[in-house]
Amino acid sequence: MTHDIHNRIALFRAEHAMSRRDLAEAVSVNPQTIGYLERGDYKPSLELGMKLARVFAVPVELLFSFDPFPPMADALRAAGERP
Amino acid sequence: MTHDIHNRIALFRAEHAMSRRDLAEAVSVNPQTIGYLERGDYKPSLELGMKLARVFAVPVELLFSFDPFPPMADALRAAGERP
DNA sequence: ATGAAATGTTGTGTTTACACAACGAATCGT
DNA sequence: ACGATTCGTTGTGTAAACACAACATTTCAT
Repeated sequence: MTHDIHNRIALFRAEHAMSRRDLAEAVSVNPQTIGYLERGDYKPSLELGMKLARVFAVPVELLFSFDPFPPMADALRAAGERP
Repeated sequence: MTHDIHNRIALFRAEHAMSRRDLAEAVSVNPQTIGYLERGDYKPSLELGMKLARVFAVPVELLFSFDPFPPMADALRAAGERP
């Protein structure tokens, strides 16, 4: 059917040094829910998706995508970082 | 206590001259579902929200918002249209 | 004026995103 | 070593997002 939704929640959570509990509180959900989302066990509501994007101050499309995200290193290089 | 989500689905659908059936087919849902969304009877999944934004070629945040959308005339004026 | 298309509404049923609890394993600071 | 935090997993329950059907009403083209 329709491809599932990929996300970078774990990535951004790591960069912001937040625990699942921290993030859960920031978006008012149960901590387990963050775990389910990160390992793709279920897909968030639009409301939760937008709240998560707001926490990380990124557009929704940078946090969620229908296509799998390319490796971070690609984006870093494309952003101008050189070896 | 969570603020509901506002959307501009009807607006964009009008601009694109699509019927609910048209839009429903474009995002693979039942036509009634579009109606429910437009009148705020229920809130879409992230997947459906992103599909709708993709149909109109706009970022999710332009189609959905936690705060009510300002009147269109405001945006038109701010965009440079003069009386 | 007639009919078709678009819309609004109501109802029933299924699936799933959540809440919440409980537990084991891994990691970390002290 | 120890406890505290984090993470992973499993299970149960509920609310709501959907599908689908049926029908009334409005709008619109001819």
